[in-house]
Amino acid sequence: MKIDLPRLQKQSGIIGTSEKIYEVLGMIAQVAPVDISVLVTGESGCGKEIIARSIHKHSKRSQTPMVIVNCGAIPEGIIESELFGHKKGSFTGASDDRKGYFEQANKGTIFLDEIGEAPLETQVKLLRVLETGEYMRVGDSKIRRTDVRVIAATNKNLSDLVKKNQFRQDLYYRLKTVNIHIPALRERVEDINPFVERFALEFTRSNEIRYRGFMPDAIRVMKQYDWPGNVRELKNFVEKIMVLEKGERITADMVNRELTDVLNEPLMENDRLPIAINKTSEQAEIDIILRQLFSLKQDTELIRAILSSDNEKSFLTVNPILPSEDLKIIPPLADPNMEVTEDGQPLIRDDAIGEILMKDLEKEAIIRTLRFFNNNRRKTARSLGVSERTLYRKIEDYKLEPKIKRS
Amino acid sequence: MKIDLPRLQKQSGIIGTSEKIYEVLGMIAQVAPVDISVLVTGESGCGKEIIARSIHKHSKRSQTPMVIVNCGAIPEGIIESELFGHKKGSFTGASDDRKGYFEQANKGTIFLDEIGEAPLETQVKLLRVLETGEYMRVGDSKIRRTDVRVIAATNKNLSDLVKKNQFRQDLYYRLKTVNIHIPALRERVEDINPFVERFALEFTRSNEIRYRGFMPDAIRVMKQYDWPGNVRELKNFVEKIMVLEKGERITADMVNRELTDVLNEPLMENDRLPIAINKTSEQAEIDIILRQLFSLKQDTELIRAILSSDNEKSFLTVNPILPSEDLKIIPPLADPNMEVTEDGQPLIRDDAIGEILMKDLEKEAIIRTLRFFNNNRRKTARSLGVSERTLYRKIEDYKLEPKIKRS
DNA sequence: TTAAACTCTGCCATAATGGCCAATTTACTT
DNA sequence: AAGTAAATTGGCCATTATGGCAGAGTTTAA
Repeated sequence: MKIDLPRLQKQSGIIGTSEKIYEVLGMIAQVAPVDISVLVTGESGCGKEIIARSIHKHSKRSQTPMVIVNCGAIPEGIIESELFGHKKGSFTGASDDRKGYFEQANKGTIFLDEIGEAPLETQVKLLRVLETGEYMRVGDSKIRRTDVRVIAATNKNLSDLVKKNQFRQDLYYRLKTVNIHIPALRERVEDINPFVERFALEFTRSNEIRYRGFMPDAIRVMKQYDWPGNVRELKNFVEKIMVLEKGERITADMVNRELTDVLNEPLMENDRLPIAINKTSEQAEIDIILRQLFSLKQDTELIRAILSSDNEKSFLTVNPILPSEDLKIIPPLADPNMEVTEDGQPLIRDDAIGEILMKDLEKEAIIRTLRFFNNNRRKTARSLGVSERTLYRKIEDYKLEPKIKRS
Repeated sequence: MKIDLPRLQKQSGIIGTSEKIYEVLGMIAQVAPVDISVLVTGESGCGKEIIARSIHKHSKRSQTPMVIVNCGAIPEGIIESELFGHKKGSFTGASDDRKGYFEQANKGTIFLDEIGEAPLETQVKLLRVLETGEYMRVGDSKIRRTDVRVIAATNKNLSDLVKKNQFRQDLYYRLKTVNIHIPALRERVEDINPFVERFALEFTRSNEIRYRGFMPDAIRVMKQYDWPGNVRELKNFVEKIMVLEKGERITADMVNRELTDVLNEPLMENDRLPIAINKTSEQAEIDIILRQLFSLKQDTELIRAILSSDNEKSFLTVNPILPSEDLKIIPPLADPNMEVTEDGQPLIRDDAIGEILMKDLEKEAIIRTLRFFNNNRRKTARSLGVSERTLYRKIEDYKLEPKIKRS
């Protein structure tokens, strides 16, 4: 299978014209079709996930799920349960065990981001599933198999971690069978031009901001900056400067001013750390615990309400377990109808706006939701909020049947 | 029972023609049919598990379970629970205690990989079960019995550990009643040929990779390499070089280049060092809490399911323990047949599928297309393929006016 | 300044939706 | 293998939504 690099670049959303990024694209083209583990390295903010998605997309597994796991965000105590699932306890009547991510990704791809954060005990198990596809759910001794392609990523130097006994050498060798290293932005400054154009254009499309371009000397200044946060930092910077300079043409002075502000801010140590919160790992875990306790309390109170009353089904007044400012509760939004466009994450691709008919959206939503539900018409109708009867009609009217592959 | 060595080799998947590997095969043939403990030693990546499986397969217990336990992967706090089971606590409704691996392996074989990692307290209990078959579940005083053959493995020098008081001498002597030592790959370089052929062939079978063989001088270079990761490392190397060299005939230059990359990373002794798993008591407590939380979560889900099947009430929300942004499951890609845009990209964000109403899509499409056209209703209607009249109505019906900022 | 484009809403004929139902098939459990 | 729940499918009818049209008024751009 021969992959056309410009097409791959376009489909992946990987921006850049530098030699280094072309090397990365070449590597992707080479390894994507082959079932082999890939280790993606590069500084924070370089786009490791984009690379992983691109590999999956051009792999033989592109029609199967991809599961993305951030190992650095999962507390040690439950990471193995999450990855491998666990055996249901001895609760009477328990009919289902819990599937882990490796099971959910069967036949597909699993992306293990921040793999350097995985606990050592977990690394042993990862090695095994990598080599043989075998794993066991926590608390179970039955050997299960999964057929998963593993792409791992880290912004750390794993061989350093190996030296410090923080990462297993055997797993390291296994993961780095193929290594794709993403160059830092400062190593490919010529890519700043297309990035800036892209970010600016996207920003204007979704906001009331005019874009009149950057002066060439402004771009030059930006090319001399270090960009420790890489592409992510550049994106934030472009958006910020567009807002602050109110749609004017961006000059070198403006850029200097804003970058000076950046440089005058003390670089926080945690900018370089994989944990992007100002809390210890334990504190973060405690937060999770409290949040979940709160959620459980809600559930149990609702269950009690069901059991104790027949007709009053309004939601109960919830008493927080702990009044704590560290416990972030997202309050219900005032108008659920506005939720979709208010949470900051659009549903529709930016560059589709102004190009597509409502009909097209509708068709795609139907097809893909049907696939999502394994062609279950009832579930699809419910999910989309249309009547089942209508769904049947639309499938017929739009002649969608051939596009919905039966599972 | 006389065992035919070539047959045993074929059935076991043990590769090699060297004298040393024939010795290992001979040992297996000798001890497999006898109910006696075996200690398998050898460097990491040598294939200790394959040996253990082979022993089980040719033993009298081959028709009974084999339980594989990696002692290095189980946290100290729960290893005894895992191995010996525990008496179920005060959980209401729990009808069964928890079986450990020794109980599950009754009448069969238990493979204790990385036995050198077992805590000293656990070693005492292992010794007892090895000698008498007796054990007790954690929290219970009832003596139970199991009839299990134990095969243990380690990549460590256990006698060194004994000297350092990190391994019990009595257990050591018990385990090494019979010792099968697997030679490192560098001690049997003549086996590299069949390994390479085998790995290459397997790899071509499952991937679109041509295999044109290795040049003899390439094999010679490989035979001079140390292979600290042993067979496992060789396998990875073969696969990698086949991918990177694109199905060409592999030359010594190619091999040198790839091995140079490996050699430039300092060889570490960490395979030989104890893996430090130091947890604070607080961390252990958090682990326990998280596990119990997990269990509670499952219980409430079950209760909810029971109630739902009775009452069709689905207003409970089940929150994953982890923030959802740490786990992404990407549905399979959209059908390439659906060429909505010129590059075949779906219009709707993947993770929106199955989550949103058609209404939501509609609303967002209207809002964002209106913005795109600077609030021009006529152009928006035309673009979306709906009548202008309808657009006005939808803006009113959905109360979208405040969301459409006038320019 | 002026013509074209756009905004906005009432009205009416037609199209689409949702609810309901029943026969049939499929999926799941024991 | 049997039983049962869930899902599929499409007819029918009342209700709701859409599109076309028109006209009065406003805004835009040349």
